[in-house]
Amino acid sequence: MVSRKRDAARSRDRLLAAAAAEFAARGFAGAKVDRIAARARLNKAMIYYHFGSKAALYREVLLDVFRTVAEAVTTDVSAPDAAEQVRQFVRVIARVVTSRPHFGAIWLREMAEGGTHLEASIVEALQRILGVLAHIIDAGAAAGAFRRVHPLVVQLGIVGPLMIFVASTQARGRLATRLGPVAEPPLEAVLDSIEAATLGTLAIGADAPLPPAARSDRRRQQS
Amino acid sequence: MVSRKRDAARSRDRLLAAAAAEFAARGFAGAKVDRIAARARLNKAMIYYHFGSKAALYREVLLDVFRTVAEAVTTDVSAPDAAEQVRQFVRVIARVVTSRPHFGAIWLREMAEGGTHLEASIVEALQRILGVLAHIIDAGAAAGAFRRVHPLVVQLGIVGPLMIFVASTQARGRLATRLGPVAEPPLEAVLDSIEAATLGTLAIGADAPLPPAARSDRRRQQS
DNA sequence: GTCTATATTTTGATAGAC
DNA sequence: GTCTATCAAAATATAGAC
Repeated sequence: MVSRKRDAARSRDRLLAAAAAEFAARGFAGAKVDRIAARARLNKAMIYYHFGSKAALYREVLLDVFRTVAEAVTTDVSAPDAAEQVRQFVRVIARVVTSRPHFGAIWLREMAEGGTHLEASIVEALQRILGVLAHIIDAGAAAGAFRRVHPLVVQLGIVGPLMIFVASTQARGRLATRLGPVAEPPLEAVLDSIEAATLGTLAIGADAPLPPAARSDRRRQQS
Repeated sequence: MVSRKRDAARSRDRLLAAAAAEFAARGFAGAKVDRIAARARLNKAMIYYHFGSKAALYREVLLDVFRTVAEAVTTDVSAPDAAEQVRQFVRVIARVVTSRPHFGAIWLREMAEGGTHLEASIVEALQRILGVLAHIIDAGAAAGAFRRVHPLVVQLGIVGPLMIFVASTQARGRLATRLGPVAEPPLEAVLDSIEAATLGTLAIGADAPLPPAARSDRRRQQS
């Protein structure tokens, strides 16, 4: 009985993993239930047994993506310092996204999809992610370290580059020969850049568009 | 004769526009030739008459997207000052992307697609875009104003937030009620933030700031 | 829980009249 | 150049045996 149940759970999990890969690579419509089943070394009927429909399976995958990220940022961002919290926020999302290679593409695709598949629980996860960031900005502003920038704007600056970078890994690989001179930057460089950029946006005085020469100075003088 | 030809051209253009909308909203596999034809007030057979296949039509749309952006940045970025060139680069892409509402979603989707549809002419357009940015950074670095950051990293910081913002317009609209407190930031705020963030990344000294205690979370796997 | 058919629809693509 | 009619190949979903 137990081993039966475990096998069943394994099957369900394999289907979820296979589905994530398919949906990431081909999008909702491009993903085929037959292919998902084959990837999971199972039969198509099992998808309907476990999930009921292709759309329901997709929602399950989506929920996993956004809930995992939400979970991670709510538990793993805990530094005392505001700037350090921002760095943690970036790193935590990066960790999740690199350890689950399909998250990036799925995230991007769902944004482009117009939110068609976003049911309540998924929206709630998105809200939690944004809420954590809003809280960080708020606390930083209260402490006089940050400007009050719209959380969604900051979120875009973090998630945008990161998701495109991981989602386009395969595309860049395929183009590596043809794009020649444009060598592949390492993930670390991207993360450093996102951190610097985010903190740059949040830095006090960053909105007053000064002559460029003044800008580099100010960075040192301030604080 | 002339009016015939003009009508035909109009038909072709209508198909292209309709295709862009469909591909943006539903992705390559999700787009249906019947729907594209209907949107263009034409018949499905016209797609095959003008383009030969669904895939060929898609490539045409893709080429239009990337070529248009490449064209814009090569001609409209001309400021004498490096920082100002960066701002122009951002604004020019933003102008193109907001005036052609489907570009964002198509761009994101193609990145996620793994470059499957990226033929030579499209890669060339991408190269040109990246080339312009590389040149700006180069000149800025030579003038002592910028660090030499990897062009692709800078590009990600610009295009990532921007494309997700425009591509997710519909999704955000649909979620506006449920996301409640998170009001909609205007495009201007996003652009200002992208500018500030990009210049922040390029600013001299941006890589060696901040307490080393910061880098606690620094390991993490790569892929 | 898992599999093998099979039913049903959808869809990309073409032939051929006008 | 444009349309109608139609084909052939997928692809989602289900029935039913084990």
